[in-house]
Amino acid sequence: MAIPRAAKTLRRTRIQEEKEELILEAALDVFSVSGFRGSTIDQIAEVAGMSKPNLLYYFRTKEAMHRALIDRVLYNWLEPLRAFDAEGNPESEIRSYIRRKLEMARDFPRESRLFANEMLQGAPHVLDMLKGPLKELVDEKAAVIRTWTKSGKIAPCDPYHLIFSIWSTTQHYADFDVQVRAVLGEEHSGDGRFEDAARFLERLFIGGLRPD
Amino acid sequence: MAIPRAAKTLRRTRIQEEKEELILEAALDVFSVSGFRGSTIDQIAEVAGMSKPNLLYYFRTKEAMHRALIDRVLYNWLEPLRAFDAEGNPESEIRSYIRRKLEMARDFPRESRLFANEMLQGAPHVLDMLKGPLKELVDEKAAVIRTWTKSGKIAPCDPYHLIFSIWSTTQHYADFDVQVRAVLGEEHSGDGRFEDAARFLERLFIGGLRPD
DNA sequence: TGTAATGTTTACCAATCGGTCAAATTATCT
DNA sequence: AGATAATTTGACCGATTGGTAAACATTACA
Repeated sequence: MAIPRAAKTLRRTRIQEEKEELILEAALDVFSVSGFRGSTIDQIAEVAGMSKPNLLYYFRTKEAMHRALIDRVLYNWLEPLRAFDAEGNPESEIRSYIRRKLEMARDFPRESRLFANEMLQGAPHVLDMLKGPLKELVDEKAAVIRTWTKSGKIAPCDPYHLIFSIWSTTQHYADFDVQVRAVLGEEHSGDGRFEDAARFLERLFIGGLRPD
Repeated sequence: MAIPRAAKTLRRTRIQEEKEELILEAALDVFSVSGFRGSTIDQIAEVAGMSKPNLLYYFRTKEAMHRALIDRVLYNWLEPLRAFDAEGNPESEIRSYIRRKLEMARDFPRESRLFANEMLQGAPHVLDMLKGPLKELVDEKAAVIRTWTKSGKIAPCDPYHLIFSIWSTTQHYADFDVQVRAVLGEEHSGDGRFEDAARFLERLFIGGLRPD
């Protein structure tokens, strides 16, 4: 007889680790495309190559799967912003933040789309995190940027909208990938487009923030 | 007895005009939040204040409703890019394009989210339009921008990524509205944020594209 | 006003949804 | 090996899904 679910998390088996990993991987595939409401447990089960009741043995509900997935992905997602350093010089900090965010869009497009889907739906599962930890982190970095504008190291500008614009331009290449590919055509939509994007964005932001 | 659906579009009744309008309005509400898969006919029927079979009298399937909605919204959505004028001077053209796109994000956020949802899902319903008409329009405008860079009127840069970055930064305020509000907090998330965004983005792009 | 076309609703359908259960299978440990 | 715990599955449940059929109600027009 299976042990009660509450106890399951106390001591985790090898199989548990492996299967939960497998499930969350499949869940990321599905949720990132169709969003929470548009995804079905059967879809995820098929991608994971296991039966639906077996999925539900590891995660009791669709909600629980989604929550576990978001929890797992969130920390890494904010890492680039956390790395944003007050001590460094503005130009190289902004440049490397753009780089890192663009690399995330290239290497983790599903994670980006997972959040984008969540945002479009009004962030029903992460609203508290947005208003709490995220806001605090952004406030902190915005304060750093403000010292740069005050001291004339970069042009005077609203630090929040600066952060938003870096988020949006970089994540665009993950979230709107299909549009980018369609517009650029087969020949320019390969991996080289990330280098082109990096070149453009660095020039845009560095040039746009140069003090007069 | 109802006339065959194919003939329905030949002569349209007053009631047909009104109800189809009502339905598409409700469909925009629902599809823009939950995407195609995540939305149900019942939801749309409830928002529209009519019964499900009545909806299906005007649009035979969920697909047909979605297609009609996208067709209706698409033309207006591309209007700002179409207005992008080769004869004008670069700075004011770019400035007013940003303004217009930002106004669209403010005044038609549901339309923006409708497309964003479509993109996240791999554009299953508009892929041909992206590869055809959209690509042609963007190619045309990119050629205009390239004449500006060649003649030194703006800094040398990839015109496609310039367009992408204007799209992404402006649409961000519609698609990620909930995140923007959460991070800015109650006090700064009012209508004034669009003015702040406009100021920031104009400075960013005009400054970033100024020839050395 | 009569009547034919148009519009609306109730009742319903098969398929799919999220989720349960008990039985069967497999892994673990002594 | 045998016992026990952990894992997996097929059968199933009630609710919801997209969609239909036909009766009913309303509108437009001669």
